[in-house]
Amino acid sequence: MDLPPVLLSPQSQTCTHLAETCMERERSPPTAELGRDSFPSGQLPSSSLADADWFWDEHIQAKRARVETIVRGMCLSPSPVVPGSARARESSCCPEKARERKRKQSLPTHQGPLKSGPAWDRGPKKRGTRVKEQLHLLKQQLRHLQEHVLQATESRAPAQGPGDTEQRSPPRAKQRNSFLSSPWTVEIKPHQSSSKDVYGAVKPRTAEVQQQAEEPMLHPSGPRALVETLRKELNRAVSQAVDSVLQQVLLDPPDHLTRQEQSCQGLASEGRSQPSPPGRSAHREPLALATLPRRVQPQAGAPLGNSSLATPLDSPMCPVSPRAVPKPYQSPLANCPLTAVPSHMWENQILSQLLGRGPDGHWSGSPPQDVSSQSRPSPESAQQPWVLSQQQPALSFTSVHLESRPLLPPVKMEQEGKLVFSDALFLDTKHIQEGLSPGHLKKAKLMFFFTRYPSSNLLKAYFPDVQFNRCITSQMIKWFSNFREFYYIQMEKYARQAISDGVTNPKMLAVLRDSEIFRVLNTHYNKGNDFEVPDCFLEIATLTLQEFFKAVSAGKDTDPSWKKPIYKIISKLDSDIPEILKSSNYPQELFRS
DNA sequence: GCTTTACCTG
DNA sequence: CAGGTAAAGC
Repeated sequence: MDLPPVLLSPQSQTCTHLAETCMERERSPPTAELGRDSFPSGQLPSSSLADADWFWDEHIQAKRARVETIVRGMCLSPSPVVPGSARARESSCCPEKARERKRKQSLPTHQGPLKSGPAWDRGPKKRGTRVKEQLHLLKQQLRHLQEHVLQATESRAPAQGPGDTEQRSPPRAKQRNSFLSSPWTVEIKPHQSSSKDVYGAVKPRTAEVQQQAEEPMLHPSGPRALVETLRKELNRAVSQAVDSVLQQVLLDPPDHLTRQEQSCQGLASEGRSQPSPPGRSAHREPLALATLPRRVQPQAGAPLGNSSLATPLDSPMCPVSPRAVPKPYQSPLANCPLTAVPSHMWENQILSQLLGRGPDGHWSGSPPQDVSSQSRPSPESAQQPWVLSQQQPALSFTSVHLESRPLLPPVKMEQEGKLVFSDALFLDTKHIQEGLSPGHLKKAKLMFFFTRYPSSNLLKAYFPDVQFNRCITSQMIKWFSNFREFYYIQMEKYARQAISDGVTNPKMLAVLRDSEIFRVLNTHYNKGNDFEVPDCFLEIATLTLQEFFKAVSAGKDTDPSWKKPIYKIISKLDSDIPEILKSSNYPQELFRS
């Protein structure tokens, strides 16, 4: 029930397959493999050299050898890898010629519109991935409710007869606190669940639920019956709420997410927040994002109708940066000029949510041990112990939109002092650095989860403590270029691996948190696991992987610039970066923790 | 011409 | 990851 069977989870196939592939490739002479990929001479760049073909093949070999070297490094590591032996051998003999035939691919430079491209008020995204855990939490809440009801009823039973329904209120209200402003908490209330179910229209179970809700009334026979009634009612209510959550999350993620993000994202929008053209919406995103595998599967008993599954998903992605695609949803606060809000104030707001509201549901609400124990059964978190601490707060619906935010240092978490943190922000922003520190590099890597093609303006905005000059800007842009290089190499590698593994449908490919490719990417960009990789990055990576898969499958990799269309696609999918990353003291915070 | 990018190399 | 180069876009 955890992973859709259709999803390729490379880890399950991992190195055994990889090794096979590698072995085969090692055994087979490169030239044999080049048979398929080698360029028709007609496509070769014109050259007066008689040995042009030879040079070309050498070049292709060199490139292939490089990829293969990396592949081998993956599957054979940590054993010593033949470090580009072929490449070094081949390219050393004719570097000039080889290079001459390369630079055919140039990525779309998104300047101009991209430069102005404010891409803020979209924020971290939480989507269906943790619905399971939310479900667990709901059930847990239900259990508490039931316990409260049971206790209250039994204690009052001798004195009070059936029908004392008011006793439900206190425990329920108490429990609801942990959900805080969750829009779904309303539906926890049994009496509203059937009449106020805003999502009822799409829920096939509504009628059935209403019918069942009347049953208990026919058997009023004592406290036990009342308890049973309450229990059933609560069960149904929670089920309904869960249904609604699932429906909403799976069918219309951006909408409800946006609603949730409005509380803080709009505040932090600086100059980049430009109102998006109202006409555009996520639905118009030209990419076939709906083909992304659904990573959240309904539970066995969850009444998520097949009809909804068949319905094409709305874009499940993070809102794409407006610099490329206008945001589908406009936060009402997005137009608030940031200048009117001191930075420490909105930082404080965010932190208030991080330190107070989100975790509160966990720390001061229901017993912590219960919550944490609820999160453990999730195979996802079980496979990623480091994520656990971040997922606990995320169990609350309220903190859903904080999912992509970095884990705050435990020190700060324990303090619960929002002012302390914001004061620290103020102090650290005064330290303008001339050069780039390892912390900046680390931060840049984390930013890569959200933006693959940051403009220099964006970088300047997110590194307020850096004194930018031409050199620094170039260096930072170079970083991202290197990040992309690694990223695309991995994508190509795993796409080819999937092909060699016999995968035929690109939809079978997905980058999941338990995937080997995820591990590789996470290791590269998030070595210390200081950050929870945002879902939107996984979706981008999945899409990239699929695009590479499709291109290679179609044999487009014989085209010298076959990657260019992929780059173009990916370049349009930059997300907004959580404001917390803009904090100049973010890297320092990471290191302190 | 300057900037940004992909690609290669070490 | 940085240096270098060629190419492409503004």
